[in-house]
Amino acid sequence: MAIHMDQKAAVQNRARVRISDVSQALGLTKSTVSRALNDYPDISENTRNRVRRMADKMGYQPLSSAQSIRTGLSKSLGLVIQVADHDAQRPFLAEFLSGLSQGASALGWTLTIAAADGPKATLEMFQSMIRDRKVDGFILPRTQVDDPRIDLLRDARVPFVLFGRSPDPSDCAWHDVLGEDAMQDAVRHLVGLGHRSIGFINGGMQYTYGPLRLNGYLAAMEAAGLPVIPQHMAQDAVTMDDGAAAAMSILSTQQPPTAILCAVDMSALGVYRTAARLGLRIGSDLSVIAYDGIQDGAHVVPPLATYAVDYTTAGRKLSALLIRRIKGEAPEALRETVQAKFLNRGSAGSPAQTSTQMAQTIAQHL
Amino acid sequence: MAIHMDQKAAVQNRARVRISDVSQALGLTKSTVSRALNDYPDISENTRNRVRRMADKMGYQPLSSAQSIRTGLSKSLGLVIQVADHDAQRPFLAEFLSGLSQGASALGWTLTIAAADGPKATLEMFQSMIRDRKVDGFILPRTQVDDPRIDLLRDARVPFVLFGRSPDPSDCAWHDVLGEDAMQDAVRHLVGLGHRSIGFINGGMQYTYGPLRLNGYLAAMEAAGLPVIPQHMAQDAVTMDDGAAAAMSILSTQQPPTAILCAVDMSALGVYRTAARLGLRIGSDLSVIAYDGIQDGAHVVPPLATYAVDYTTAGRKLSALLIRRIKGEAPEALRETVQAKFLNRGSAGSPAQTSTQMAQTIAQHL
DNA sequence: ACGCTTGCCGAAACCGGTTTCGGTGATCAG
DNA sequence: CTGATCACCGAAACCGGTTTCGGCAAGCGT
Repeated sequence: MAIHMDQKAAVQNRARVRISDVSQALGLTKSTVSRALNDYPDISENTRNRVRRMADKMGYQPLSSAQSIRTGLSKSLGLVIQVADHDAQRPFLAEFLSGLSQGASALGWTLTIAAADGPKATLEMFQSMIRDRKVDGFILPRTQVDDPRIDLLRDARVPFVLFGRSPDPSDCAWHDVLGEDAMQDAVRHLVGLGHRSIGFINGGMQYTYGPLRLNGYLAAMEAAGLPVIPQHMAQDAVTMDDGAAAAMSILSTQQPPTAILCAVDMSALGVYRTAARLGLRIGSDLSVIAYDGIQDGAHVVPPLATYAVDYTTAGRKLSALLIRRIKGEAPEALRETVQAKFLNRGSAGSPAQTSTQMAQTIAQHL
Repeated sequence: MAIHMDQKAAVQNRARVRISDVSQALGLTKSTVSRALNDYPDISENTRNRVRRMADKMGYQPLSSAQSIRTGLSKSLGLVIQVADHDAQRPFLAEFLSGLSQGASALGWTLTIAAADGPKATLEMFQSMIRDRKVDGFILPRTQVDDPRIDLLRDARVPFVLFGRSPDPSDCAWHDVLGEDAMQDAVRHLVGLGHRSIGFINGGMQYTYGPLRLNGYLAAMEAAGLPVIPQHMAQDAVTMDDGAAAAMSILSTQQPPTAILCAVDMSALGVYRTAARLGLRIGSDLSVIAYDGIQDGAHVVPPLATYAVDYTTAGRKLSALLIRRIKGEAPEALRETVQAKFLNRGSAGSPAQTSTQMAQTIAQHL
């Protein structure tokens, strides 16, 4: 134990420079140094600069736990991931985390993550992290239309930022990708290729992206003068199995669509499976465009045309926004949206068969 | 700003109970309470129990940042993920994180994660996290044969725990899955199915699991009296593309093997692709067994037989081990290994063709 | 009966910062 | 020349814990 302490001390001495070291080196008191570094108005311009220079010359970095005890801020961002959601978020979790971490550490903050195995556990996790002052704010991925996390954080008055948008935007800052624009663009693209019948497999309707992407699809269909056929639509498909089932249902109608638009890449991969089973060649017999840009999409045959989201920069932006939010900026000033990037790949082509021909092919394989 | 502070205060008052609250309620001083809770020997059994009961009756939880400043411990575990490695670790990152988080928060600790975009950045990240006392120890995933992270942490005298084992075990605690046993078992299984020629696609040889799994394969081949054919082996295949290329090389030999054992699931998925291109049906013409147990393996056709690793419990164990290590237990006492679980699925069957017949089939498709 | 441990707890210093309060010297109006 | 104001900084309290030090009372041997 004694040895252990000595080792610790050795490491500390080698590395850390305290605020008192800086103040002594300048012949000032530590209170002056502290106020200088925190931009208090009663410190002269001159002194402030001297302190700044000396501080980073000596490599001074305030110990966040020491600051925390007085200020109540831990300089740490929180992320709670729901284990049950893994199927849907697994493909881009790594990029997202990486972006969040980059954005945080670039400004000297850290990222604290926790897992919870359901909505209730998630809320309890929020409570305890707030109570124990583990973090100063939260990133909320997968925003829901009616999101209990938002309610909780709102009346606990804890800063947060959404990856997604919210129907009730009060107190909400966010960074989001305009999925509805992508859906519109996809429909236009398919129409340009000659498709006149386009199905739509949506993702989870409890998430805010669900209704948005649906609206994008509907708007574009109307703008193109194409009829919206309920039998050609499905929703809540977020896994491969979901997508396969939805495709089966859509393609076994009397007049199957020549193209299917998917709100989520994973479900599109399910469409591939069903297409193979029904004897349809993706990209000619049946065109597919999806959304997300997961890695697997580049490896299937033919490669999946998709609207790619840059989850790394999304994470980076979210961290930056949250930090500004914590520092007191108004949420209204902290809302930004970006466009997904279309990756035009082999799964979207001109229709090779008429709908009637397709129906025959499909019937043979059932 | 004033409003902001008031809000903060309100939240704090509602929630937190300080050590002084506990001591007052008992008519003791806070120093006595502190020592009672930390098992100091100079506190009577009686008092200790009274304090304990009152503390958790009042829901007292010490503020870790306040403890940290005196003790130097932050009650936080660190994980640095390398962005470049994502391809290989993406499939189970979510489970792993979830396990780590569970193990940590079960004991009142938190998990701090950071991303780095290369080995050098990783080491720098370690340095800064140590210097700023962000964490008390690290979890090291993907242990390498010659791992610079171990060297750094070893002589910084910072506790760490490996997901994997190390050739130089001094100071090393670990939790690992016995991949070499899985490889042996797989070979035996294939032999039992009638295979006499079994190829092997290994993963990264710079990781400790690489040589281990290779040895497992070699040992089982020797035990079965089967010749080891260099042309039937490949290594450093961790992605689907790697696996596809390796399979192409192995299957285009004059006497291709009737089964291929893969050290990594992802590469096995690549084998599927190559098999399709060469006109081979997986599970009959060519059998495949792999290792990891990723989700995708259950969805391909036929489902991939694999040795599944439970990354969630691995994470949970690692957190628990690391905490014990931080508390001073000897590393030698903190080493545990478990077996992977065989999922016997359709990709492993009896050989339907002889090697010579296969070679003809393959030649036709080239 | 007297000192001497021993067990147990309170008082106070401490960790590394932040924040409040008060005091000094210079400046300026009268 | 004097008194008030202002810019600027030092002194000290504070945050919520931990750790050291010292003292008191009970128990012990002689």
